[in-house]
Amino acid sequence: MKARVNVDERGRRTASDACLEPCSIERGMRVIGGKWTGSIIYHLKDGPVRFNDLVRMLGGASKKMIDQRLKELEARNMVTRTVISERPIAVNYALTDFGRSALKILDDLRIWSESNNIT
Amino acid sequence: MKARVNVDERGRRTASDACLEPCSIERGMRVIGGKWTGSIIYHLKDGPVRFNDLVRMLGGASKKMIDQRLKELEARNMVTRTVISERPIAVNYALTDFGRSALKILDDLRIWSESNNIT
DNA sequence: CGGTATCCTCTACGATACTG
DNA sequence: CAGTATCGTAGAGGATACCG
Repeated sequence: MKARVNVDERGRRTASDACLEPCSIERGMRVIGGKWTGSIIYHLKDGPVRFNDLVRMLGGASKKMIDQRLKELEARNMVTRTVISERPIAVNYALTDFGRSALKILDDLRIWSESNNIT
Repeated sequence: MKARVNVDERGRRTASDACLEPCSIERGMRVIGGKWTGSIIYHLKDGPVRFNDLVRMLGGASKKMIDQRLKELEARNMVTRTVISERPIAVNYALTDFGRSALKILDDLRIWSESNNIT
């Protein structure tokens, strides 16, 4: 967390302290900041959840979106998909350790959001 | 941070623990998760920055986007806009206390993102 | 310098219906 | 139950040019 700022001879801030650090914020956001992504991770915090349970828990999201986000999270090894029975088919989604590593940020965001009445 | 889970008589999770808590995550994301928003806040952490300095620091973003995000942040009282001179006009953007309150989350995200080589 | 205005593309997302 | 397929729209965001 350096306080150093790069300026040119005119005192203008330069690109040298540009996208190196901060782009990691953008990249991180693209992972946990997608629509419903954070909520999905948060809803898996207490253990495995079945697909349609997630659909119910995320009232406003379509199956298509949830499916899409789950696939993204699975591809990043943040979530596992497990078929636990067939006929009727049942599938569990659960957080990996890596997925769990994002929970603190999401909970801090939730707290920040609630304590500041974010609309 | 309750571990309680609501289930119906069939053991399915219900909507009653749905959008109440988790939607605060979605709402928070809409505030600090917009494209470039987190990076802008993060770049203001060491003090006021002028408009074109932000443009330079956020290499990949257009003036239009930066302007738009700054207006959003100003509307939410996370950022102040101050004209510090005219001819040539100069404008400073700075974090408010509220804006600063989001820095911890963003820095945690940055650290998470970097330590896990998020692409 | 600090923005606006304009245009244009693209894809994210929702709604709905269907399937193994 | 757990998805896929298809279609349609809004608006997010980039490129460029212009302005006070």
